[in-house]
Amino acid sequence: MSNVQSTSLKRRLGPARRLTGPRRVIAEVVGSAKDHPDAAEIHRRAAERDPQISLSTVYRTLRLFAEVGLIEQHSFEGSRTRVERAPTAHHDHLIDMETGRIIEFKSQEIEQLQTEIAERLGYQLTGHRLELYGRPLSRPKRAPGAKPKA
Amino acid sequence: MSNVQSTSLKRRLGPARRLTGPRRVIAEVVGSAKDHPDAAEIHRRAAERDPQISLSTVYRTLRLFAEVGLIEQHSFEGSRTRVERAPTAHHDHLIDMETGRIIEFKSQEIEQLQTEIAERLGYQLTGHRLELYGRPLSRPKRAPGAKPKA
DNA sequence: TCCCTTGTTGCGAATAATATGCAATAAGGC
DNA sequence: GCCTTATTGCATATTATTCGCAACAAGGGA
Repeated sequence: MSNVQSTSLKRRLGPARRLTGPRRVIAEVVGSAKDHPDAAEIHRRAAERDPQISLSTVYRTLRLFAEVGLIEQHSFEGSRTRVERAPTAHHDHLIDMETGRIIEFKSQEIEQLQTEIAERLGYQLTGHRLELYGRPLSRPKRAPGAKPKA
Repeated sequence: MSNVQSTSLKRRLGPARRLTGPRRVIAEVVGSAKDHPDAAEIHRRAAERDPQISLSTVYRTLRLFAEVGLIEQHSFEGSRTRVERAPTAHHDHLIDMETGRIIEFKSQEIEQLQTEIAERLGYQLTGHRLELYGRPLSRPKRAPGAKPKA
């Protein structure tokens, strides 16, 4: 049952906002996505469950979800705005230029340097965007079970 | 004289491309811009010199200039795609959220970390985007009378 | 449970930014 | 100067996202 999810979703929305069918569906779609879908893709997936959900509603709902902190929206170079469910811990992205796959990473050092740079320039850092674009090294796949060299 | 500039522009364009009036004008506009104008602004400035240059031509020309490495195009959050003439040395940007001003900076440490992270994830870094968003710490109020040099 | 208020939806049309088809024009090699 | 053909200007198309509005439905109250 999605009772627990609906409950927290409702809490997120607050008293002035209603927990509607479309919102429930869209929340499930973004909540269960393993990738970073765009609005059109979310609409497609939502339509599988309820074909009459409109694209406008998807856009409106995504904006709402972003406002209440349920998701984050990113616009990477060359592609439409993509969505991911609100990360528990901040991270940045590396985009695989060959497959379009998005890999998450974090670097405390870079975060620290960003803050320092901003301060040195006389600014308080309020946000940032860091994206790496790359293509896979022609390193062969790891044998199953083999641990990566950290 | 803009002979020297026209010459290098012509070289940049190569033999198959023509050095036309509009291109000359747009090249001068972006070449002399101290800020990071968007297409519409470039069109405005170009129109001061030649009012019949069309916006389409501005877009086409900017794309061309980017292809031949004459300029770089950036799309910062919340604003249209902006242009800067090709930097001699790579740098990233800090966007002043209060004024919209763009400040350039560079950090060899961050660049280094980016490469390391990409490699650790199995990628060769082919590009990146780093933008800092912030607001001024304390008004670096200039003493009255002390004007910045134009 | 039914009602009533009002937030929400679906639809189509509206924007905003950028791209494109095409006939007219103009570089620039000869 | 001429001729080929890249380039332009104009209007129109695209793409991604938003908005207006009448119909609808969530959910607190009687």
